[in-house]
Amino acid sequence: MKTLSNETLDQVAVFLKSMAEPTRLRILRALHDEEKTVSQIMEETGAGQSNLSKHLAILTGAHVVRFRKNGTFTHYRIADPNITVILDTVCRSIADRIRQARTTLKEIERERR
Amino acid sequence: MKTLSNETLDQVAVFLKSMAEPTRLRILRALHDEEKTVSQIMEETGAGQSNLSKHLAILTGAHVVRFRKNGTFTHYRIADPNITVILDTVCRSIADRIRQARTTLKEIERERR
DNA sequence: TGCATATATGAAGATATAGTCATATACTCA
DNA sequence: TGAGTATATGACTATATCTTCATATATGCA
Repeated sequence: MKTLSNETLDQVAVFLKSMAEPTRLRILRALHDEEKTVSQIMEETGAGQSNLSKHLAILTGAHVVRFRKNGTFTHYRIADPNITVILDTVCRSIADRIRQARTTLKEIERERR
Repeated sequence: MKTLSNETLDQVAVFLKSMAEPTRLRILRALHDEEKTVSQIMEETGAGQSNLSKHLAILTGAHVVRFRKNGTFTHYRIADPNITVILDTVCRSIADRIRQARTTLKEIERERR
């Protein structure tokens, strides 16, 4: 990262921003291992149809997901395995943090007794 | 990621959002391998003092950086190696993408001649 | 060809956020 | 103790963004 230009960091910001929203993260969770249609993603995320469409446009623009059309259906999928690796790395890190925070809290509570 | 709750994804969003801004990425680039004072970070990033202070507060709140005080100086550093791993992974991915896009463009231009 | 379904887009409103300016706070030192 | 320096914070403005509602577009099928 130290060698990256400001322009490249701007692209990194766009990329990260595309995933830095709870609704879009739910979309990516739904798409984690397989492609799905807009309707399926709606069901799994609970997002409204037009809201979902806008978020999918953002993720597509950032090359996080891509799509193919089949009749009236549009099938979305994670754009490439790199994205999945990044998502898994970040999510594991945060999940570990939360778990560790809970453990610490329990230990503090135990010490009080 | 598939097993994560909505609450955890909300935390992931906060974490990603904290880094999804060009100014904060410049801060993280400055801090990549070593701790630095606010003044040093100002010099390296070009950010205004109060703007920098606010961004450092966001990064601290998201546990991306942490600090120690030494007299009037506040020394900031990346909070833990996990953060560096994530940053490097994401930056490498985007840099590769940009490099690949440039290569493709050159090949297209060669074919036109 | 018209209806039904799936999806994309424009407009509007509410909320979030980045940067600047001014000021407050903390610390050091002569 | 006051001046100087480093840093944090409040207030304000402009811009970005999320969600909803209404509507447009694309496709398939009877």
